[in-house]
Amino acid sequence: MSKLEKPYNAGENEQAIYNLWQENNCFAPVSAPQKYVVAMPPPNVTGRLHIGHALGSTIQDILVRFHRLLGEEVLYLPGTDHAGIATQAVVERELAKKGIKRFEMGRENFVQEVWQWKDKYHERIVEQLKVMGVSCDWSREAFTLSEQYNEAVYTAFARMHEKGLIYRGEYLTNWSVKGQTAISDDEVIYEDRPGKLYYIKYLLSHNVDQSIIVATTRPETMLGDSAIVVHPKDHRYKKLVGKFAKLPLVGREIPIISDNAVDKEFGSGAVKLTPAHDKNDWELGQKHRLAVINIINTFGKLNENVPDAYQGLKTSAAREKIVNDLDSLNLLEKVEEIKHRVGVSERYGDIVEPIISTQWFVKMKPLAQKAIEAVESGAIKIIPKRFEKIYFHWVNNIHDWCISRQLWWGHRIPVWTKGAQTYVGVKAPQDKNWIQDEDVLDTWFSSALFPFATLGWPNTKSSDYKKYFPTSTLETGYDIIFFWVARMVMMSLELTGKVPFETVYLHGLVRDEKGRKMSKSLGNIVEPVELSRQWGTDALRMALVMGTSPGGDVNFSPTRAKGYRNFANKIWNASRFVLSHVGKEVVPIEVKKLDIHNRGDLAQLNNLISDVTGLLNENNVALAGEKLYDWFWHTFADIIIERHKKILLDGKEEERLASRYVLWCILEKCLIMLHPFMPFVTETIWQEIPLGLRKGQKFLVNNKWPS
RNA sequence: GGACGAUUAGCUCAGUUGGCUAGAGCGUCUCGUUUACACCGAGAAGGUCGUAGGUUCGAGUCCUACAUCGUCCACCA
Repeated sequence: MSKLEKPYNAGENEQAIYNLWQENNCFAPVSAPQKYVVAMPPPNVTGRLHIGHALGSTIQDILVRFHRLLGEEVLYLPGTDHAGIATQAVVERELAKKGIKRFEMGRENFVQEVWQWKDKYHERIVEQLKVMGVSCDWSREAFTLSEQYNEAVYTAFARMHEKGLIYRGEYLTNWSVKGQTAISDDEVIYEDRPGKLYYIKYLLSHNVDQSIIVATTRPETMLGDSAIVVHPKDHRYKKLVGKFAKLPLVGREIPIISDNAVDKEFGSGAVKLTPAHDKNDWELGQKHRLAVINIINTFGKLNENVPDAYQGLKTSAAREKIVNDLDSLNLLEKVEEIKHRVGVSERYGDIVEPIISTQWFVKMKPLAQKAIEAVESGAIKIIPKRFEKIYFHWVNNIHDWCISRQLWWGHRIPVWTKGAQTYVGVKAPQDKNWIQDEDVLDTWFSSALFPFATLGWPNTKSSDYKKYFPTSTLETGYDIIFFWVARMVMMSLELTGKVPFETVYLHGLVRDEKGRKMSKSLGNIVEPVELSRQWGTDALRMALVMGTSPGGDVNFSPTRAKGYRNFANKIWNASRFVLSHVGKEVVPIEVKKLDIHNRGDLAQLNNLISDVTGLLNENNVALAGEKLYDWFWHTFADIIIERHKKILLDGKEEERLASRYVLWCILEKCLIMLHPFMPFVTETIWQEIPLGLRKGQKFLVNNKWPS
C-alpha cells in the first residue's frame, strides 16, 4: 500500500501505466468467438492532436475497452494518413518561408522533403494519441502511403477502371492556382464576401443603337462568353431571343437564348454565359451545345484566346482593365455593391478558378445505389439516426468525383502510356518507354479503403482480413460523413462486396464554453495534451465525454476537467480506504448469510452493473459514465462506505468480515466498470492490490466485466 | 430556397420507450477541520423545462404553429 499516497497524482502514473500495458502486450487481440473491431480514423501524419481527436479517440477507446473486458476478441487498429493535399500545402508553406518553391526543387527532391517531414512528425502524433490512453494494437499500425497500402490503392484503381467506374475526361473542374491542382467539389468551401455586380451593355447586332444589359460579378470572363441567356417568360427580352449581340471588347457575335434556369429578378434578368469558367454556365452550355472558349490558364492568367491587350494579365488585373475600358466606351451601365459567395480552396485558401482540364473521375451513381441500400436495409446503422437523412441526401445527389490531383505527395496514378497505348495496373509494365501519369490521387481515395486496406486487402486470404473484416464500429466526427464515411461505404461495397462496418457512431464538434468554434483567430483553442498534463488524462476523457450525446456539439470548458480530476482522487481515496481494511484477501460469504443492509448494498451494485452494461451495449457512453460517476461518489463513497466505516471500527468480528467482503466486491466491480472511462487511475490502483485479492488478474485492462 | 438540431437553475449540460414532487457539475450562501479524500462532508437558495395551442388520467418528454440561436445542403450571373 506504500504507493497509495494521497492525493492521486495522475502525472506520475500515466506514462508508466501505458508502458506497462504495451510491454505486456495488453492491447493485442485475444482469440474469442465474438469479434469487436474498430479502425481508428487516421489523423494526418504531420498534424498535431486537437481536441476533436481527443474526443473521438476517447469514445473509441471506451467502447474498445468495454468490449475487451467483455471477453471479446478486440482489435483497435491505429494508423495515420498521408493527407496528400493538406500535408503538401503545409510543407510548401514552410519551404516558401525559406524562399523555396516546389517547382524549383523538382518532384523527387520535394517528395523526399515531405517524407522527412512525415518521419519527423509521425512520432509526435503517435505519442499524443498514446497520451490519450488509446488501447490500440500498435503492431498493426497502418500508414496510407505505405508500400502495402499502395498495393491496395492501385488494385482498387485498376479494378474500378476495368469496370468502367473510373474514367478520364476533359471537364470543368475546380482549380486552385496557388496549389496548382484540381480539387474536388468537397474541397471547396463557400464564403460570403463583399463583391461588385457590374451591369454591362452588349450592343445588339441587328440594331447597334439598342443594347441588352447583363449583370456579372466577373467581368473578366466576358471575353470567353458564348451566349446571353434570359428567362423564356421575361417579356422584357422575349423579342430578343434568337437575335445576336456583339461581345464588347472582342466583337464576336453571340446568340441570345432562353432557359428556365435564369432568375428574372436577379440583376438585369439577362446573364452572360461563359461555359469554360463557371459551373452553371458549363452545364447550360452543354445543354445548348454552345462553344467552350477557354480564356484562363492554370496560372490564373488570360491566355491567347483573348485580344492582345489582355493576354497575360492575371484575372484580377484583367477585371480592372476591362471595367475601365468598358467605362470609357460607355458600356458600363452601373456597379452595385453586393455580398456573394465565393468558392475558396480548403487547403490553399485561394479563390477557386473553374477551368477546363483533363482529370480522372469516379463514376458515382452506380456506387451510390448500393450505399443507400446498405443503410436502408439496416446493414449499416448510423448513430444518431438523423444523420441517415443527411447521408441519403448527399448520396442521392452525388456528382462524379474528381480524383486526380496535380500534386506530388500521394499515390501516383497507376496509369502508364507509351505512344497511343495505355496500361492500367498495379505494377509498371516491364518493357521500356512507358511513362506513368504525372498526377496523384485525391487523399480520400486511399482513405476510403481504410477499413480493409489495413487488414490485408486485396489479399482476401490474409488472416486479418478473414478474421476482422467487416469491422464493427466506425467512430468519427459528423463533419466528414461525406468526405470519408459515405465513400468508405461505397468503395467497400464495390471492392469487397461487404459493408465496411456495422455501426457508425458520429460525434459532434468540440466548441469553446461559449459555443464558438475553436480557431486560431479567436485564440480559444485548447490543447488536449496540455489539459492532460494539468488534470490528468482520465479527467480529460471524462470532461470530454460526459454530458454529450452522439452527433451533438460539445461546449467544452477546461474547468470541467477539474471536477473529474477530483473524481479520480475520489476513486483513489475510496480505494485506499477499502484496501487498507480489506487486507490481503477476503473470504467470500454467501448472500444468504449476509444481513439486509449488506444484501441491499450488493443489490444496488447489481442494478448499477446491469444499467451500465445496457447503456454501453447501446453505445450510450455519456449516460453510462454519468451513472458510474454518480453512484460511485454519492452512493458508494458517501453512503455505503460511511455505514461500513462504523462497523469496521467497532463492529463484531463477524460483521467486520462481512463488511470487508461487501466493500471489496463493490470496489472490484466498480474499478472494472470505471476502467474504460478512466483507465489510468483504475489500473494504477489495481497494480497496488494484493495478488490474492486480484485472483491472479495481473491487469485491469484484461479483466472480466461483471455480470 | 431545402433539411436538421438546440432552447431545462447564474453558467455548461443530463433527463433512454410520456409517470418528474424536474436532476448533475461548476458557481453562490451557511455550517463542519470527523485519521479514505478540503481535489472533502452536511445543508440551503435558485427553474411557470423558448412562446401559443392540441392529444392524454397524466407532457420537459408526443403533435401543430411561431420565435430566437446554430449547423448542413443547394443557389446566388
